[in-house]
Amino acid sequence: MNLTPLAQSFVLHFGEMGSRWGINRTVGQIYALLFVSEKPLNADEIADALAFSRSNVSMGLKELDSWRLVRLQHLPGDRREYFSAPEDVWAIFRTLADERRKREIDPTLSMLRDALLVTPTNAPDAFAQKRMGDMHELVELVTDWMADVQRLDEQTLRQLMKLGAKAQKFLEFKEKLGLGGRKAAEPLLGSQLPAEF
Amino acid sequence: MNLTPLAQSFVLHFGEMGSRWGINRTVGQIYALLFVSEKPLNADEIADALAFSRSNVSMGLKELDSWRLVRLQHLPGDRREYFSAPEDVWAIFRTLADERRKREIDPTLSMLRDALLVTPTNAPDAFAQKRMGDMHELVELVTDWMADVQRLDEQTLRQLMKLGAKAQKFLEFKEKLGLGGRKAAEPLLGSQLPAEF
DNA sequence: CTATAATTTCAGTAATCTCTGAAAATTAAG
DNA sequence: CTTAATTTTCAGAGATTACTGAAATTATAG
Repeated sequence: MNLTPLAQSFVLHFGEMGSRWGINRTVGQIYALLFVSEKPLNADEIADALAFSRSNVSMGLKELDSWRLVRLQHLPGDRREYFSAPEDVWAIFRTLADERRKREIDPTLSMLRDALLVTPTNAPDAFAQKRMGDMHELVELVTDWMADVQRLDEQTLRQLMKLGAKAQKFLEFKEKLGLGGRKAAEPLLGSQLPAEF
Repeated sequence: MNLTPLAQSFVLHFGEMGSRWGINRTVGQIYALLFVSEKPLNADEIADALAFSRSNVSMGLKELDSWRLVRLQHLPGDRREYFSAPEDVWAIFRTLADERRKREIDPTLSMLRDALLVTPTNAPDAFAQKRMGDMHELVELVTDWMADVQRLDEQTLRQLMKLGAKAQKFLEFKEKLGLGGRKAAEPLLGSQLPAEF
């Protein structure tokens, strides 16, 4: 492997992490390499840097392309294809979340919805269906929320995240008072809004 | 496989999903089976239902235990161990997020921090380090935020998620006005707060 | 303590996934 | 159109991971 120690530790780490997720080691390493490269790389350069066969790199790039994680471009006077990772890490985050939703969450929700349409004919199935209903509700709620959050631009997303903890503490507080059931507390809450509002 | 069609489709789906993530098919199926079972199951019952060897089930349960996704209990007058999946799906979600953070995010942040301490000796490393810095910032921000969010109880979490879209639109609006730089707009915003506040 | 039930470990086999090199296909230059 | 450069495909070798059955370990009832 033809890399500086700094790049190498990064590349190797992502190779390992990749295999912990469904992604294979090769693909993780190729992506990591492109991520830390200032200039786009062609397949031979990648194969050389990571000591993979040319064909392996080709397959890895195809996989990364299907995840929309790499950009293909041509350099003037060179007919080879050059690849790079988009620079905006927030955009990358969004892309990843979108693809995972499409590949994993959506099929799961679809399976659960189908299961919920069936009329259970026995007690175990009735119970199982209730559980699937719980899971469906949770997954859908979290997914929709994430989709909302993701739609934001970097600036807004940063704000929301920094605000997160405050808004949460606020809701906790509100809930405690809410348990007493007295509407009179509401105006008080208004005055305790975080400065951001 | 000794299951109703309803349970079977659920179990098989989670087996497939499991292998897309790092989790193996067996483990995914065992978890799915426990999730839809009303009563706790012992290892033999699981092995029978899923047509796995007893030893495979033992290893799968050990893995699930290390993820804190199953509860072990004993039934009176029976010395076998019985396993169940916690019923609270929100708690499960929290457990999963915690474990993933511990196993995947924390080591990544640690690797990135180490890389950022090095003084780069050449231009490519300097660039690579900048990229790692970007990634570190993003991962840390998202992770901390998720940790905050996760700490909430179900009720509050639901509220926050439903509120999500509103708070976001609000921030977008604020940002647009904020670009003009006029402080006078602030009170106006206060009056437009969602009813939840 | 002994006997038996239950669980875990582990070495070996089976299955799956990864990776390569050769060949085919594609692309573009001449 | 022909040729050379580049990329992709794919069958099979190699490596890894999953799974089993037998043996070892642990736990508990008597």
